[in-house]
Amino acid sequence: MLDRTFDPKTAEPRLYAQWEASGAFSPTDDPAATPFSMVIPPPNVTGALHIGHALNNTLQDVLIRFARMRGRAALWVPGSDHAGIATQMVVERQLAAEGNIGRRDMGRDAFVERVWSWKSASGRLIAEQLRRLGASCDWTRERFTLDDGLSRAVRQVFVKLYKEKLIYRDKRLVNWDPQLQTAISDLEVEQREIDGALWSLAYPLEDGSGEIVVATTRPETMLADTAVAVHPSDGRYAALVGRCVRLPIVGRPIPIIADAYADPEKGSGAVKITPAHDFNDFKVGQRHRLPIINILDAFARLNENAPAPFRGLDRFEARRRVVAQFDSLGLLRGVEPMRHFVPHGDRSGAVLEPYLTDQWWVDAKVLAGPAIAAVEDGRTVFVPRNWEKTYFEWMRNIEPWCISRQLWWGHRIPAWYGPDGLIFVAETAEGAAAAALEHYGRPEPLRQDDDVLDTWFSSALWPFSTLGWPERTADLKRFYPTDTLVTGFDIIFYWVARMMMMGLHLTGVPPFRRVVFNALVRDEGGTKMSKSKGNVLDPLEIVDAYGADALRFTLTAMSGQARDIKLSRQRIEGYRNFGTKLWNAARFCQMNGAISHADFDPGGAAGTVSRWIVGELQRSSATVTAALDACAFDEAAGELYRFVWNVFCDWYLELVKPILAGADAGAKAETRAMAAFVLETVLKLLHPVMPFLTEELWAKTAPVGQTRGCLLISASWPDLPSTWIDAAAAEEIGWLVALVTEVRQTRAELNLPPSARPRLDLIAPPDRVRAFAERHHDLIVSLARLGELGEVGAAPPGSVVLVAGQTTVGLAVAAHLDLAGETARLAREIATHDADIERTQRKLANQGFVAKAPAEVVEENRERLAGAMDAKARLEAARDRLSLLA
RNA sequence: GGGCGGCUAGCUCAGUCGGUCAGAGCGCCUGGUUUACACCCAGGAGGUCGGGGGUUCGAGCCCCUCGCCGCCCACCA
Repeated sequence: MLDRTFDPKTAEPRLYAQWEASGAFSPTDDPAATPFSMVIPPPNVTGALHIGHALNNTLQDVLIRFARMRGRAALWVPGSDHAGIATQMVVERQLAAEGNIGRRDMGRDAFVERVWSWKSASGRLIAEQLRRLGASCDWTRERFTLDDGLSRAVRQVFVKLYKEKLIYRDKRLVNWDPQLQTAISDLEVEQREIDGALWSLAYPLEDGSGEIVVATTRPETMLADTAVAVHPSDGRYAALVGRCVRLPIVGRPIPIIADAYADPEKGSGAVKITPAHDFNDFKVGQRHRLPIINILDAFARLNENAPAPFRGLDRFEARRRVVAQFDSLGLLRGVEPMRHFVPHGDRSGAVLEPYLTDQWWVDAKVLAGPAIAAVEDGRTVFVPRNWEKTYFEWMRNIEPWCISRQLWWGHRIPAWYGPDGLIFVAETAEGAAAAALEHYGRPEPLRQDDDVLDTWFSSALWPFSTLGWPERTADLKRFYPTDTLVTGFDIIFYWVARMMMMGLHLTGVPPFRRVVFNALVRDEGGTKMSKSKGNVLDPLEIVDAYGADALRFTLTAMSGQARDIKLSRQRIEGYRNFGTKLWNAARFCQMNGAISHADFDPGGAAGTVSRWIVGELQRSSATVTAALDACAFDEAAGELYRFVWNVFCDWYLELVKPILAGADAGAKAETRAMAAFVLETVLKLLHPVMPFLTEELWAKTAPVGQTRGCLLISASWPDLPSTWIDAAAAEEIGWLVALVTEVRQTRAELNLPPSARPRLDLIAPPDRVRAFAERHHDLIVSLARLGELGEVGAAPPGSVVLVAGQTTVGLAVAAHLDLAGETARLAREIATHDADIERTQRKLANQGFVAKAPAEVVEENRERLAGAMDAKARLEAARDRLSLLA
């Protein structure tokens, strides 16, 4: 016999091992099976599983298990991302903590080796955690963005795009992170609002005839100013255009130029131009061929281009000194505190500097075209749809993508430089050497580019590189393009857009047919979970406390939320209880010999309760199937919860108790088989969401002395015919449920003690209802806790009258009847009907409604009115009789 | 500045095509040794659907507008 509860701690590892050993995680070889494939959003190797991963991977696992059970050749490719910056930071921090020498002292090769050894030691953590969650990915196909195959793919793509001039090298301003010592892309810039100040600085005219005032939040950059700009139509300064100011401190004369970039509304209307340290100024500088003076080094200290006293100073110290100098020169025209947004590196948190360097770029504009078209024409569909707008907006305004990073951990850029600086791009050093030999006519020493590629460059190839591209592997042919990508909307630009661009450019087809965006998980207060805030719910801790199924069901049930999920322990506990409920239902079935029979035909059942439940089951399974097909995970979970608890447990199992305890052997046998069938079907339907508990029950509820033919993970998905829905049985059981509920409500209102067994009489019932009552006599008596169930022509004195649907009954409660209370109860009931009658009557009296509303809606309201008036009349009759008693 | 969400019961949220849509779970209250389950059972209270206007026979639902809250993008000399 089953224990009282499921024990996830011991069962989960055992079941997972069984699945993995069975080979169920790999797609079937059956050539007739239609492929269904997904690639995991590769977690960072540095990462530990957080609740966002848990959500994302639960949804993927639901989909892959669903597909597998439907007979698809289901493949879910797992893997992880080398996460350049993040990983390098982790290892550097570790070196520092251990008191080791730093990365630069260590040298590149030793450092990279150190990262690899860290990766092999710690990089398996997240894969283990995914297993604990129950993720059924194909571990035999696990990939890493820096493994040999993927590295080859990266190099080949780089070379191809370079040859197509879609990758190029260019010197321009980038977002420079002075702490990490690398360029980063626009996307990695985070605007943070900080307290700063706006300083007004006076620049004297060269001839001493006056001054021009400019305002800035970064006074130190004035050391690199090469112009002052005013708007061409700004009358205040028209006379000054073309003349020069002498830059204070520096002493350099710089021109006053006219450019529309200057906004007459802002500040003084004149703006300082620093081409080397401001993106907008850079463009102005290009228009006017201004010199570009870079005064910062890679650490954002002032370099040799700054006046001697400033050299070597940190930028913020330089700022203070520049301001002080202006002040002492009498040229500081004002300072006002200002809260403003300043760009920070999202990883380091350092204030970024626009910095002039040579970097590698991808011409994203060209690649974006086909990627936009694929979503426009529906070859790739976003779920929910509204993310398409965000995608289009970004893609249509896309800027060149800076792909080089001054890091050591990552794919080294396959470009080599000759002695004269000429670039040779090739997949290998030998290839580059050969090209150089051809060019120079003799061997020349080549130096490989020191930089590595942005991590997202390799991630962009993930859907096909993991399947073996550029080789034309069997997997690639069978599983590419993939079916569904499940990911967070926070990486729609970083990742989804770039996979679309690369996938289309390199393979000609979009890498997935559907992209499902899952919500963001937050804590109960709605703030993003983060370690620094200490509000992290550790998924593994939850799994330990409640089991993986409880966490999975919770996340699935809450996944419909538009943008974020607020998670609470209470909620998880509730769904753990749901699992226990099902467990105990199975326990009940087992105790009552409800065991499945292969030759049982559920559609041919004779008993009313059987015919009813099998129809409910059909409807429910169709709802769940449709919901999962549409990725409406929350709907699927909600329907399963409702059916299992509110239909199967609350009513069906209660309804069959008398049959199972009764003497009718035929009915008993049929009911046992039906209960087992419903349970078994529920296990299948619930398996994608709660795989562990259902798998355990599947094994434990096998026919006595037998084992199941296969694991539940490999069982086939229920496909029940709609002909199983029996309208007559549904009506009959619906009547019974309404009647029992009505009696229970009345008992509670009258404060009838549970021990009271009143008599219930049908009052002049129609033949059909009489037949229902006769058929379910014992059930009604037990469920409503009655003494007797009979029939009378009119309500006897001392009874209260109830109306359940079309049926009026008298409940004999004389001994407990509180006349005043009962009168009040009836009055309330009547008032409810009155309100309904009035509303419906008003509607039907409205000419417009009758004329314009669809006929069926009008008819529906007529019936509603008739029903309400009928019920009211019967309740009034009861009230009148009651007043006679008084 | 541009865009996207959200505002429905004490809390967290569903609500599809405008017509039993005023719902669920949790919490709360009342009652319960019902032989599967107290991780349970039965019952209950609680909402002017953010405000205002409009369209419609009919509006949480569509349109306009205002107000908060959150996020994304761009930018602020």
